[in-house]
Amino acid sequence: KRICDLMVEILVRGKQFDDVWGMIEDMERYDFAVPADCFTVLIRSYGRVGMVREAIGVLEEMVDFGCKPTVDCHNAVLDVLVENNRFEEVQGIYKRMQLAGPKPDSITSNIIMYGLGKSGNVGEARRLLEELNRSVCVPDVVTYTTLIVGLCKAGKVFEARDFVDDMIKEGFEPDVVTYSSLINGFCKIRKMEESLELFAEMADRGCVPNVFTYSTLMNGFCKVGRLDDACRVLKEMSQLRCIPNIVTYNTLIYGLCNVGRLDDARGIYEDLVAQGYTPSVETFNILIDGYCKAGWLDNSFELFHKMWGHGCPPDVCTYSTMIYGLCKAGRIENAVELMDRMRNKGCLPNAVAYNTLLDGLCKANRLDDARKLFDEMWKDGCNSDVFSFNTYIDCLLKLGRLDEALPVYKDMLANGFLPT
RNA sequence: CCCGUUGAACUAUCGA
Repeated sequence: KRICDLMVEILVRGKQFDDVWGMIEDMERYDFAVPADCFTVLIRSYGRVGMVREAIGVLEEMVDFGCKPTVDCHNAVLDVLVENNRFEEVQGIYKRMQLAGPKPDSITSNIIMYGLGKSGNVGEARRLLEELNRSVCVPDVVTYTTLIVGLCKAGKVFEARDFVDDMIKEGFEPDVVTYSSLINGFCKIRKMEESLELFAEMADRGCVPNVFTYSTLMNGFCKVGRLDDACRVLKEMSQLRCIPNIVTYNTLIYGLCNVGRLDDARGIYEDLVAQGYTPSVETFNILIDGYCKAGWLDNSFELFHKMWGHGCPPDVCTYSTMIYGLCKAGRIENAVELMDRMRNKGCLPNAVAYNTLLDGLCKANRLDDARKLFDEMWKDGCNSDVFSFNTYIDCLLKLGRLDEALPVYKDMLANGFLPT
């Protein structure tokens, strides 16, 4: 037990994987049984720093130390794989567990369920639930909630809602996470009345909303421009002694930006800083985006430069936002420069960043540059999505290059993207 | 206090 605590300490604070392996070797040398928990911790730590191969490798290596890989270790590996979207490998390990052990437990099932939802495979997710109901490995509230989240992400929110009734029938009480997830699902499709109904229903069932629930509702109202309702939610939560956190405030800042009240939004930010509150990178991104959309580029840059001082260096969203603002203002050259600068800072552009610049180039009729960028997007693999094709094809058509657009369209279909 | 094998909230891109 104590050994494990020590390892956690070393891994969480210093990420000194070699030291931990050294400890394990020492223990082996002195004939100490290494607790399997230690390896679980090790797997999770590898996962946290993105060392997926090493995380998987622990399963094999622990055998060399006379440790049987437990179901917990397997679960940890599965979770790391799901977090990294390595779904094929997840299925592989899961199948192997079913056949050769260790026997999957309910946590295994929940991780598999999470993976199915994350990959948009909701049909399989539903099937998994049925399968679990028929087996010894019963689902629990987490299984249901995870399925509900998956369905919501796939846009099947009403179907997700029905599962709440199902789970109650099966004797599982939905908890605050279940309700918050479903409320979020309805908020995302702008069905605020349904969200509020659920909010009332959870209260009826004695389920107490938390800061997630309230922030979710606020965000829903902000998205549809109902800032006053969002503020009412904020007031209610405060009266009920539910303390707003940075996400709550970010949501409020977003809501103010969304109705054009940029100065009030900035005021909230200034208040937070004045009170010693730490803004998050999202705080900056929201405000910078507000300024960009309003064409106040100077304000955007001013905040952009302040980010480092607040311990929030710009991330790929920040750069995309700034690129968008620069393109919108016709400063294409600066946008291209910023893309280079982000790379130099070690921030790799993702599909959105590329698309933003691509769209800027297209709208500026710079077909040659757009073509170059479009080809470049493919170099690193999955940096292209259906929006890239939309943008590029639209550009070609506007410039009368139907001949060039058609092969691109075929390419899009060949890559499994459906026209929107 | 943080950490702990599984679930929920905030930010960026095209088009309609």
